[in-house]
Amino acid sequence: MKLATWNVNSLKVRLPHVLQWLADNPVDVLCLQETKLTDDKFPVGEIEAAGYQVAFTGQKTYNGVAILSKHPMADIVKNIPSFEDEQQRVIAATVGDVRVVCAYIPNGQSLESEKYLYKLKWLEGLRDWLSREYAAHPKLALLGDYNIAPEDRDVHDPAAWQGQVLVSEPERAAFRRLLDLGFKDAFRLFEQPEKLFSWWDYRQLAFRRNAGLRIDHILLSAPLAEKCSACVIDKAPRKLEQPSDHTPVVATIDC
DNA sequence: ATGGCCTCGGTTCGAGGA
Repeated sequence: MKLATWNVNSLKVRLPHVLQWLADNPVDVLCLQETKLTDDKFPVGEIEAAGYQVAFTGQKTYNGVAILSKHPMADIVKNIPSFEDEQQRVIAATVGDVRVVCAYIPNGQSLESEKYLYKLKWLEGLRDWLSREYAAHPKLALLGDYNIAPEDRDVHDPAAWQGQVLVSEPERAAFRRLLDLGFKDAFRLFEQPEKLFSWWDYRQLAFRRNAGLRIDHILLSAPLAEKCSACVIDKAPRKLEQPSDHTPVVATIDC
């Protein structure tokens, strides 16, 4: 089973990339973030024609998440049940015996911003909910744009980024508290090339300079991590014309 | 040098992203 995540930064603009990527990479499940589409505008027909079922929840202009699956999805949940939030940032579904949670964690903007406090509160709400999900679903996967680079090796220039949003210690502590539930960072289960990232700024030729961050992650519960045989970042879509600023992450699980 | 680019909504600029 292959599980993938990709922040597409507007599904309206990126649908051709998504369909081409799925044709080239027929994963079982693809989690999308920043669809930026209200539900009435979601391209259900095109995605079903590509052989995928889809669950989604969106809003105008910002946020929006979706799960694309080759297999039937059950028990679809939108948003964090125990956390009041108008922003559409979470969708979950059960595929086979795997519980898949797709999340677009808030950016935070800056440490001085109210959005940063919202981010930290949001992460607490996510963890509280996931602690219950973990108990109910031993095979649990959390995929998405975390907007957190967990360690300095996930940052192209740790000195320049020190203390900034996306790398600050409270954010990293929140990430570790997710791991404390029993999750493993699928990417770090394996030897990986150095300086491999999942996001590069559109500005300053950042992609060409590989000035990126690893902020898109796949966390696997212990039973899934035991069966995980690979986790790769696919930089190919970032090289296309009019790309998303993020690129897909894919985990292979032998089940 | 504290910007740069991309997307959206709704107009030709501001907000937000990361």
